[in-house]
Amino acid sequence: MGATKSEIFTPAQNELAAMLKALAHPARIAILQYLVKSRTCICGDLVSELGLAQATISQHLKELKAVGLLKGTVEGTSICYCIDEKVWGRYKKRMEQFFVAYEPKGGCC
Amino acid sequence: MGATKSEIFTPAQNELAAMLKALAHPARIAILQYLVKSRTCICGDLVSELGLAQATISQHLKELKAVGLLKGTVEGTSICYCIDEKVWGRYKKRMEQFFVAYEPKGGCC
DNA sequence: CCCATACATCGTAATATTACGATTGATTTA
DNA sequence: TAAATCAATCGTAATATTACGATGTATGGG
Repeated sequence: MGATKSEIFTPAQNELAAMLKALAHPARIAILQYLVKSRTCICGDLVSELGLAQATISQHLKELKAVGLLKGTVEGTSICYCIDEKVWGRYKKRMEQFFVAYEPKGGCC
Repeated sequence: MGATKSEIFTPAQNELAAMLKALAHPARIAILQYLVKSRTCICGDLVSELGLAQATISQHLKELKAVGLLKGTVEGTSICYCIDEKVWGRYKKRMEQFFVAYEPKGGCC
């Protein structure tokens, strides 16, 4: 056992869970927030900004790129990362849809 | 190694990541969506609804209760679960805050 | 009191994630 | 071309998650 049984869930449920998983780490939150805050591409100051090893950060960046949230373009000797607007918007919408589905009605429990 | 280095992140980042982690599994998404859809408390039809063992579902419910999203009250021989409106609202707000922080500006990369 | 039902918890196996040092690959500069 | 720089990848250790059978615990009915 040990592996998530994706087969028994709907594609939408699996996809949403995967989206959330991609964000569910403080380092990845920090990376995204840094990108949001700096309002521009980041070309390699992430390692000094966060307190993690270069290999670890590269791994987190890879995950964020894998789900499409980040784009990386080569910029001379370093690499320029930035948020993919479209994907970010899709994430935002999906989360909203999920949370908005429940309307509190007070009482019951 | 292997453990997340929470010390190096802000409490807000750790908290947000923990929230996302609690939701980052299709079974927990399915449980919440079922509760949302049924518009009432659920008293034990979850095991037949999802295709997971009773112990596994109980474990997922425990996680959702741990972060406060679910309340469980004893209802005779079974247990009645429902969403905690307040906590749900907090989650919703936090997610919105996170996603709204980024405003696309087109170009750059 | 005894049994059935409904959950929770324990123990454990399989798998996934996180982190880092070491190495590799690409590109710029001397 | 050689050295330097930056990031990706590899290999691996530590830890966390997922899933389930077995067992424990409480409640209601007989």
